[in-house]
Amino acid sequence: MADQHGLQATLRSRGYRLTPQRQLVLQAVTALGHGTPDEICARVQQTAGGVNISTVYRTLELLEEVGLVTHTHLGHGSPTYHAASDPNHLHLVCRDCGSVTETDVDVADPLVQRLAEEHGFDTDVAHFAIYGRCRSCSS
Amino acid sequence: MADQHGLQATLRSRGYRLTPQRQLVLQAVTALGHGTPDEICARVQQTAGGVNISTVYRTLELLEEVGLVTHTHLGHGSPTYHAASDPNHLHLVCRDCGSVTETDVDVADPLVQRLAEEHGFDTDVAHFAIYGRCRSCSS
DNA sequence: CTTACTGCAAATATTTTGCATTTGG
DNA sequence: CCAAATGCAAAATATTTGCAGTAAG
Repeated sequence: MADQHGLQATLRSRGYRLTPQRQLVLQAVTALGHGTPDEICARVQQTAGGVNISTVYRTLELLEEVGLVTHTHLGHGSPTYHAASDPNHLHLVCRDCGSVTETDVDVADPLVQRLAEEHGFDTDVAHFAIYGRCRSCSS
Repeated sequence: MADQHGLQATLRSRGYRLTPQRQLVLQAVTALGHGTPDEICARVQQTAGGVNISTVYRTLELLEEVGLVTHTHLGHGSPTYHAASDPNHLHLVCRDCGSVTETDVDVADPLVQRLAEEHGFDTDVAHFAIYGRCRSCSS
């Protein structure tokens, strides 16, 4: 968990300020595990006075820039944000039931390696979900 | 290329009708190789009278349902549509320069196989782009 | 104090929907 | 002729932006 002092140091070193809103958004992302901007905004409203949705967008962008959160596209609309402290994982999204399963990223190692060799491409494997049909929907 | 007769047969067998708009949209997708709904709409406008954007959305959905087009998420906003007759390929999207490189899908075979074994997950590998940093941006 | 940050409301952008009219078969 | 499809305009979403007031350091 990013303690308050670490957050402040990270922000200040780049000329940003520590604000209650930024603490709340980061706490919400961490607590949720993952969430869309809207879900994160709702979560903050439950546990605190609330933060404006514009500020949530701006804050997530900033927290991502300083490396404290990342985002993934699961397919439908909004991106999903994760705390960077979370272990990295892949998302398997089922085209039929919409379920999301998590997997360790290392299942993609062969792919990552081949893209590096053949294309000099440095893959961020978790940025996009993997799409298909899950076990229960296949049978 | 899906000739007019094949298109009509495909549509009619499901109770749909062959309309000029549907022909134009499919032609545009094929000619472009790939495009967002907006780009496809613009393309039709160049080569023909034009098709309403609502109709483009409805038509792409329908063409996908009958298996003539597919869509892929490259990251930013709108999905990208491809003719199903195109050889299946992966998209490598660079986080820095935004360039999109195409690769053969078989580079993902080991991943696909492992997901099948470990999760019973049947992967549609081309539905999402692969994100990272391309050769020129790494150096 | 100085300037970064926030809230709010308006502007964009994207996709969907209701409905009257047109048209394929 | 009749159900399906289209165009248009309005609605629903999602995200961004300008700006005046607030607050971090």
